[in-house]
Amino acid sequence: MLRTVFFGTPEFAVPTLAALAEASYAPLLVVTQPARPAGRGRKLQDPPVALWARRHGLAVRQAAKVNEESFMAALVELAPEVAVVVAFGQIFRPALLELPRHGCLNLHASLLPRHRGAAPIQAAIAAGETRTGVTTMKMEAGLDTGPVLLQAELAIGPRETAGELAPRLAELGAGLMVETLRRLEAAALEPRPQDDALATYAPRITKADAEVDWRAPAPRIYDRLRAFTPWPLLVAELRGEPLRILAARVLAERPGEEEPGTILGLVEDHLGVRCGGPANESGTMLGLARVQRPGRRGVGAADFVNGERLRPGERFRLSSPRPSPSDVAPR
RNA sequence: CGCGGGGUGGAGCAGUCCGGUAGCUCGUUGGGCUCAUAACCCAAAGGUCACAGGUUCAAAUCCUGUCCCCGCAA
Repeated sequence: MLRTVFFGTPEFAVPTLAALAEASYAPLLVVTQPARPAGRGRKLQDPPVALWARRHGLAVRQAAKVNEESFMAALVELAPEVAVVVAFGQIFRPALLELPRHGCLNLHASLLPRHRGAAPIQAAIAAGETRTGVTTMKMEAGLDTGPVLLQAELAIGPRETAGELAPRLAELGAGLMVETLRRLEAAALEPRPQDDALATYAPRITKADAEVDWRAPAPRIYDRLRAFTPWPLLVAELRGEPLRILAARVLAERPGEEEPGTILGLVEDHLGVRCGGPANESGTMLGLARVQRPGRRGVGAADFVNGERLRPGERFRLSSPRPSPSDVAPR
C-alpha cells in the first residue's frame, strides 16, 4: 500500500484518479488548481478533478503554487512515497520532485519523446499521425524529458477529433498508471531514458493557431480542424468578418485554376473551398459542413449560403503563412 | 452585477441609426418545362417581428424591464 498523492486538474486527469481509487491506490491528498473564473458570467469554477475528488470523499487541496513553502510543508507532513501527476498545470521544482521516495510519476498523452509539452493530443492529430498513445515516466526538471516507464498505443481514427481522442487516451492512461504503480511496488520497472534526438515539442494551442491558411492542401487543413476540435476550431475571414469553421471534410479533387480560398459552390451539401495542393496536380478542395458567424449559432453550409447569398467565386482572405503549430524543434 | 453580439413566416438572413404597405435566398404546396452537374419558369400558402410595459396619430424600428442563444477568458 503506497502512500500516494495525486496532482491533476482537467477532465483528462479524472479517469486516472478514479482508477487509482479503485485499485487501492486512493491518494492521501488530491492536489489541484484553485477555482478560476470561467464561462459566461465569469463565475468561479472548480476544476473537474476537484469536483470528482470531493464527491468521492477524498482530501482536496487547491494550490495556486505548489512550490511555495506553505504547500511544501504540508506535503512533507504527509510523507508520500510517490506522486502521480496528470495534466496538473504547474512546473515542479527539484525539491518537490525529490520529496516522495519513489519520485513523481507523470502520465503524458503521447508516445514520448514525441510531442513533449502542453498539447500532445492536438499535435499528434495536426501532424496527420495515425497512431499515438500514452506514456508514464519519472519526472525530472526538464519538461516531459524524464525516463519512460511504460507506454501504450492506440490508433487515431481518420476522422477523429481531439475532443474524441482525449477521453480514449485518458482511459488508456488510467490503466497504464495503475500498472506502473503495481510494477513500482514489485520493483519491476525499467526506466528507459528518452532519445532527445527524436523529441518534438507540442506547445500550448492558442486562438492564433485557428487561422486557416488556404494555401495548404485540404487534407492538412482538415487534420488541423480535427486537432483543434472542440477548441479553438478554425477561423477564416470572409467579407471582412471572421467565420468559424465547425466541421468540414476533404472533398474529391476537382481541377481548377482558382486562387486558394475561392468558394467553388455547394458540393454534396458542403461549401467547397479551393485549397492549395501538390505541384502538378489539380487543386485540393475542403468542404465546409458547418460554420458560425460572430454572435450567431452554428449553421449548415446550405443555410449559410442562403442567408449570405453567397455565389461561387467569392474568396476567403488568405492568411499569412505561419509555422505549423503541431511541432517545432525541441527545446 | 466582467465585456460584446444575436432572437424577424419551416431554415438562414436583410430591414432597426434616419418610426409610417413585412423584404431576400431557400424550403413547402399546386402547375408548367425538361433532364444535368446549387436545374429552370409561373403561382400559392405561411409571420401577434422573443416576452411585458412605456412614448407616439403611428413601433420590428425609440425608452424601460425580463427570458433565451452565441462569442471573448482556458
